[in-house]
Amino acid sequence: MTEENLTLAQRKEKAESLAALGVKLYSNGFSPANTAAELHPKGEHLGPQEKEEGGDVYSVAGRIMAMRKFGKAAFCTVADKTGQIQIYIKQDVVGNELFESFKKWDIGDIVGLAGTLFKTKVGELSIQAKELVMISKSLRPLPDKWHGLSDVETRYRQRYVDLIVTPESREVFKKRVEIIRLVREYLNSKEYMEVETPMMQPIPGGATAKPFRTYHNALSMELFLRIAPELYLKRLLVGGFDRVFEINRNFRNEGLSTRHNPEFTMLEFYQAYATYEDLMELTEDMVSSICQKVNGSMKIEYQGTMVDLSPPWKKLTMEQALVEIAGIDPDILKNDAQVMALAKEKGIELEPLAGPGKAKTELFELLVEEKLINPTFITAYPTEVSPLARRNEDNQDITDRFELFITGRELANGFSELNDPMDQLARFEKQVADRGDDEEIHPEVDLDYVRALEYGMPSAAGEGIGIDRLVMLLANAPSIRDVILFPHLKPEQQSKPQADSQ
RNA sequence: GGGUCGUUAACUCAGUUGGUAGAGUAUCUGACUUUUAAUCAGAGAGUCGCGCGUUCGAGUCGCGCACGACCCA
Repeated sequence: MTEENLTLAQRKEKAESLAALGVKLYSNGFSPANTAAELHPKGEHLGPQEKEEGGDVYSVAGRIMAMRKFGKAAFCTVADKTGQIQIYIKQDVVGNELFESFKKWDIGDIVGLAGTLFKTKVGELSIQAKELVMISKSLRPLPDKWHGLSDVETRYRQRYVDLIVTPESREVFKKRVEIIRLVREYLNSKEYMEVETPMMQPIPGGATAKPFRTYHNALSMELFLRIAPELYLKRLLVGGFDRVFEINRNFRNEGLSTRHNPEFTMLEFYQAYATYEDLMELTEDMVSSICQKVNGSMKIEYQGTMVDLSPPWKKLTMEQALVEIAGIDPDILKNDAQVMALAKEKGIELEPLAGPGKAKTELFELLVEEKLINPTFITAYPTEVSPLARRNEDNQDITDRFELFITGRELANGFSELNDPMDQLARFEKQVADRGDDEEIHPEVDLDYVRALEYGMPSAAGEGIGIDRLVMLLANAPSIRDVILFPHLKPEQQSKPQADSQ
């Protein structure tokens, strides 16, 4: 990955000649006392061409983003993590020796400097540099200062460059950090404990998905990267930690898209002595309040569509949604055979063992999901598609479960947890019987989890929220790759076959 | 997995009917001590994603492949 080009070669030569002058190319020890952002207010009272009284010396460090050189003076724009500030460098202020060195500095170099504040003719606050230190010599040219980096492939592969030159990209990732911080803060304030459970699991459980496989040499055993932390978090409920959450990666060995990355960040949380209805209330409050904090409003725009996250959010059972939004005749939903026939008519291919619950869920995904723009909780999921959820007391065919949809996309999934060990074992066994030949999904009964339930798990409700999708929504990002710092891509083609490497 | 589109200088992009590869930014040289995409003069910079084919001749046409984007499954 060290392909040569002229600029790189020229920069290396320049670096060598600087080193020959005795300039340290990668010095350490420069510690800026100030940031760009904090200096701007200090210059507010200054008029054009006015210097700050007292001549206090400030120091900053950052990357040179632009340079306008004159014969014996220059202006540089220097960017640190807080923003940008202009530097003015004059030969008769910094001295001949330093100025000679400075002439070989480039856009992209990371530098430190100290000086006094003044405003230019047109009123831009600037630092009149008195000291200059090279902190890191840059050998590669930055992208076009005006157009920036627009090739998305390069933006994903070389995120470091993207972050240097694309302010919008920096903002998205800062927002991501803030959202995750606020989620933690919210759950901590509700006395949830943050825990970490295994990401390598002997039995991949808690969801139906294809896992990644790996192998532990010393233990001589196959392990799976987790597809969900659910079964471990519920073991903690058995242990008496009755409000737990985990924010961490799940891994699914499936296709990639604008909404799917093979590893993605999931919040899962479990609360004892609560029901799915309590969690709907919590979710509504948590997500809307976080949106208010990061966006200053609960009404936001997502890719050209207005979305209102103000509570209360709409709630519909799956059947209500099928009737009200898809316009399906309610009488059809009462008749299993007619439901199956309708699914077939709509072009849905069902597996041989699929029943009416699966058919209704498929119809919902096909006809309703994309129409749920403002936040909507869909409840009463069929038991058939909810192997870990508690059955409804009054109707054994449905569960006390919800999914949350915003902008036509699933954002959260929660339910009152099944804590009857006998029922759980039977459902696991049915799953394995139905899918036992599917090597990719690798269904296996987690007997230790059943054993844990046999000790008694409190009644509880649990939920998962896809953090990447939440960030996409709140940061108005069109693709999951825009909210993941280093999304997975196929390897770049080697530009040259490494011929003389032997 | 299928379809559509894209890949040309470090970056952003042109490239007409198949006939010597272009611009701006960046870089280099020179001038210039308050610029704001600084200006002026000059210069260098290319495996046109990769391969095969058609042709006297391919960035351009055809086929295959790679990578990416979007849509669909």
